[in-house]
Formats: sequence, C-alpha cells, structure tokens
Amino acid sequence: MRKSTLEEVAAAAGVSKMTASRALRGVADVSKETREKVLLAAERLSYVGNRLALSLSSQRTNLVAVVVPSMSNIVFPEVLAGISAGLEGSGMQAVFGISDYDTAKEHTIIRDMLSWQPSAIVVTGLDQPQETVRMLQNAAIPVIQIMDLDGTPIDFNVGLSHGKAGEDMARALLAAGRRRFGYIGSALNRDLRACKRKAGFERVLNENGLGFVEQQIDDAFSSIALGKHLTQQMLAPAPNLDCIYYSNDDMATGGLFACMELGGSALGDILIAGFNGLDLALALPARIATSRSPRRTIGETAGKLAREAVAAGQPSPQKVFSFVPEITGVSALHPSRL
Amino acid sequence: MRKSTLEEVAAAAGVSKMTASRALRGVADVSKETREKVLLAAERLSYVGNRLALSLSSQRTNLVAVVVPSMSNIVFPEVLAGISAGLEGSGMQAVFGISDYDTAKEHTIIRDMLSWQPSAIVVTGLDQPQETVRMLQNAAIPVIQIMDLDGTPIDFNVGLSHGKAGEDMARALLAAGRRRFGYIGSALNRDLRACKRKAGFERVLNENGLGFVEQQIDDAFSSIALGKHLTQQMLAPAPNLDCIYYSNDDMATGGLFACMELGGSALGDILIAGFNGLDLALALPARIATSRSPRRTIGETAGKLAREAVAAGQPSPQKVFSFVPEITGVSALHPSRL
DNA sequence: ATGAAAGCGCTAACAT
DNA sequence: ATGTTAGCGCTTTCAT
Repeated sequence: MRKSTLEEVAAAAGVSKMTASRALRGVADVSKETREKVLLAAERLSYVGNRLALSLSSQRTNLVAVVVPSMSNIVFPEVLAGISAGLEGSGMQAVFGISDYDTAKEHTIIRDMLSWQPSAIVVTGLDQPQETVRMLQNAAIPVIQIMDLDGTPIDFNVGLSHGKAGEDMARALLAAGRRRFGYIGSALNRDLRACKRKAGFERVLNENGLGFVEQQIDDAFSSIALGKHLTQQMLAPAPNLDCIYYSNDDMATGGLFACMELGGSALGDILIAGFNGLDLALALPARIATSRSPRRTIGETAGKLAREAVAAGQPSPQKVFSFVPEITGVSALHPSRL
Repeated sequence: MRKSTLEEVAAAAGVSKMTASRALRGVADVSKETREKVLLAAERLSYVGNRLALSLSSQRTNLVAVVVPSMSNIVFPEVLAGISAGLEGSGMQAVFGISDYDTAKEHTIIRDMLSWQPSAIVVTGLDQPQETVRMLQNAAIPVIQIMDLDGTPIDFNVGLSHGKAGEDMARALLAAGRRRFGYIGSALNRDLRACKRKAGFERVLNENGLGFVEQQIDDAFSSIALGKHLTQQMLAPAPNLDCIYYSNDDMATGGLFACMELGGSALGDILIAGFNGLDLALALPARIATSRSPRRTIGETAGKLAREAVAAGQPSPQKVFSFVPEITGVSALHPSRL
C-alpha cells in the first residue's frame, strides 16, 4: 500500500490541497463541513503527513538534537527523560545520539544531526574540540551545553561545576574527620567531568597538606563490577584508609559491595564516597556518601530552554543555569579511630 | 549567519548544483580537480547538507524510529545502545521516543515518528491496540517488534517469551526445593511483560498444587526503593516464606537490601528471584536468582534487521528471533529447612 | 564529465 | 472560506 499524500486526501474530499492542509492543521477559516469532509477522507486513507515536506516548506522543524556520551549507566537516560518531559506539550521532538565519549564520533553525530535542521541542539559538556564548536556556532540555532559548568559556553549552559563538586565533597569529608584517602576511578581520559571532580577533590586535600594515599585507575568505563574489583585490589594489602573517593556512584556501589564481602573493619571504618546520588546509592543497605546531581532537572531545564528559544519572540535572557549538588551520607569517623 | 545551500557552494566553486552534489556525495564521474574545488568551497562556507531536502527528493531517509516504554531503569537504554550499535556503519540513524507505558501516548508518538518517513520502525511489545497496529501496517515499512514473543507479530519479532521465562524460573526454584512463595511486583496494569512472567510463574505453581502465599503489588513503577519498601511490608509479620519472586531485578535488588537490613533468617533463608540479569544483580554482595534477558543482543538484532530490510534487495526471510534467558543464582534451600 | 529541467509533498503569500 | 502560484533544497532523469 503506497502512502497517501495530501493531494489524494484533498481529491477524495473534493477540495484543494490548501484547504485540506488547513483543515488538517486546524487552522482558522475552514468551514465546519469542509473540515469534517477532509478529516474523514484523511482517516479513510489513513493519511500520515510528511514532515520532510512540511519542514522543508515551512523552514522549521520540531526537532531538538541531543548528544550524550553514553547510555550505559542510568544518568544520561534520566537526562534524556528530563529533556523529553521538558519538551512535552510543545510539539517538539528530541532526537538522540550517543558519542561513546569519543570526540571524533561526537563531531560526526553532531554534523548528521545538524543536517536535519533541528531547531536547537543540546550537547554534553563544554569541552568540544574547536572544529566542533565552530560547526555548532555556524548552525545558527540555540546551542545548549549541559551537565558541566567549568568552561566557556557557546550559548546556553545548564549544569554544575564538577571541580567545585569535588572540592565540596573533600571539605565535607575532612570536616567529618577523614584524613587517609584512597581514589578509585575509571576512563578518566574520556570522562572529563570525573577528572574535574578528582582535580577539585585533590586541590582541597593539598590545601590541607594531604593527598591520595592510594589510587586505582582503570581505562575501562565505569561499572559496579569494576568498582568492586578495583576496591578489592586496593584493600587486599589492608592499607590504612578511612575513606575512598570514587569517580561515580556505580564505582562506589561496587566498592561498597566489596567492603560488604570483606566484612569486618573494611565495612565500618572506610567511608565510601561517590557522585550522582543515584536511586541505587540511596537505597543501599549501608550508607555511602554522594553528591546528588540534578540530572533530571538539568534535562528538563534544557528542554524548556529549547522550546522557549524556538517558540517565543525572544529566548531566555538567562544564559547559565547553575546547580549545586547536595551532599548526603557523610558520616563521622568512628570514635575509636579519632 | 545564514546556512549556506548547495547552490551557494556550487556558485563558489564555479560549477552547477548537480556537479557540486555529485562531488559532495563522492559519486562517480567527477573530475578530481572539480571535486576538490567543490570540497574546498563547502569547507569554506561550512556547508552542512539539508537532509530534509535530500530525503524528500530521493524518497528515502536514513531513519529508524524506535519507541520504548521507559528510560527509568537501565534495560531500555541498553536496548537503544544495542540498536545504535547494530546500525553503526550503515549510515542509518535511530530516533527514539518514550511512551511511558501509555498506549495512547504510544500511538501519538508512533504517528509523529511515521511522519518523518522512517525506513523502518522498532516498537516494544506485541500488544499495541488495533488502531496502532493498523497505522503500523499502513506505513508500508518493516515493523520490528521487540522484547516480547507472546502474541502475533505484525512483521519482524525479536525477543523472548515472558510467559515461558516465568514458567522456567518457577520450575528452577521448585527444583531447588522452594515451596513457599511470595510475589512482589509493581505497575502490572501497564507492564504487560511483567504480567506475563507472573502468569507463567503462577501456572507452574498451580500445576504443582501451589500458589503465592503472599503478594504485594503497587501501582507505581518499579524501583529499588519500592522493592525494598514492599519487601519490608511483606516480611514484617514474619511469614513463613522460602522465596520471593519479583517483577524485575530492580525490585528484587530492593528486596535483597531489605533482607540485608533485617538480617538473620530473612537473609539466609529467603531466596530473592528477579528478572533481567542486570549487571547490578550480578555484582550484589549476596546472590539473587535472575533470568538474564539478552536486551543488548535484542537491540543489535533489531538494528541489523532494520538495515538489512532497507539496504538489501530482499529483507531477512527469518521473521522471528527467539531468545531464551539463562537462569542464574538459584540456590538450594538451606538443609535445615528441608 | 557536466548541466538543465522536473519534481519530491508540503506551506507561505497572495489572490479571490 | 477557498484556491492559485511559487518555492523550500535537494536528487533524479535525461541531455549534451
């Protein structure tokens, strides 16, 4: 069965293409009778409009392009769900691409997405290579950079400072009496935001005459299993640690599981600290420290920005939307160790 | 800065639109000199082709529409990543939509996606309402229904039988000596596949003269926190159970955490059984039973099917791709209770 | 190897 | 309230 066109619907309804178009779109100045005739014809032919033609003709799309680095932990899916929610009711459609934390791939994906003439584009982070930035600037649409705040935005910026998140966590842990820190991370060469958190954390340690006593860093992407494995490696020689800072909650959860299996002092004495405030982390049977990243809200804000920037005569005057993650689960050192 | 068009590139290169088009696409019969002139001009104008025009003109898109019910646990993001991977290198682009387990919303989303004239469409499940099925059939493109196998597919079908998954898990648990079962689930009115698993499980229990001793079912969507909460509710009166079957691994993980906090007999004696085989479930500090759904593979298979159905002269002759989830973590009942 | 003409399906702008 | 004309930016087809 061939797809039917507006022309066929119009013919079936005995009106012109234009009248059929207006009736279908619910535009003013179509008599009730005519509208019903057209709607009926469309129904009978199971007509589905062709957005390619619509958008080409009207010079506008309802598309928002979104590029995220990964789908393998729950953080970015939540951002995407937030964007979808922020767009809901606006008639706009998010189109997603996954860069796998690869800047070359990201460039290609952005290029492909731009070729669909989206009305706005959301990209993750502020550290795109120059040629990607140039391409985004040339696109002449609102560019919304999300998650990170540490850098120079092209246009709109919604996120948090990961450097500061690391600093804040370090300060909170120091205030709780922690002094002997380990660090466990992964894929730091690709996950720049995890890097910035680590750098911020280390900055504060250094200011206090401290540093990481132990480090375990792996090239693979973060996962619970990897966090568990690296923690086992770190704790095997029974180092004198009272806290381990992880690159994120997945890794930290693995760390907690490792401690639970080791039992004894590992569990009680070493505070596990992560980042994200995943639902998982909050439901864990033992407390871990974490900073809650407002990823859903970041998505929603980006979605709303996109619709405003497109719909209204004038886009939002506010360019930067800054969030500060809330720190939870920081417990004081066990009295016996003070 | 206005977006430049092919015409402008052609003018800048001193050739016709057609030649520029051929040069840009790398089509045969363009002299090397000319090609380079065009490429240079395109580069200078930072030309990005307009896919709307391309697709309208050529009557084909590189789009694969994908509709999933949710992004709030890791299962569907993994399916999406699989689809992206299965499409990689084909030049095709996946476009995602989220239905929130709402069939009306699903209908609208599918309609919207079809208006972009995708080359294939991937939808979750086999239980779309009739009018949605009709719309899909009228679209005259390959329809790939994923995840579920229990029902009548429109065209291609990639997934597993959830009824059978429930049956198999029940048999495995019975074989391990379990007899007193509880059930904990959520959103069963919307998550039809969880329903089918429960029904299959119950079927086998009934065949063996058994049934669920206790049930806790909530309307909210599944989450670790909800699984934990419902488990606490179920275990508060200390019922005599040796196994709890959960609607999925998120719920089951919450159940395990509840047991860990309760400690004592709850932890050792009650086997927690879920569904999906999440990485999380496999790294947990105590074993839970689960069936590993091959969600990534399902996604990849769907992606490959889409590209084959579109690219090749003839699409895959195989219409149904059936997977059987592997069951792990079923432990025998503690000897003292036999 | 290159170009000109026609048209994809729709809407904007301008009649009537 | 309805219709007509032109054109969105590209590719297809047919010339040359």
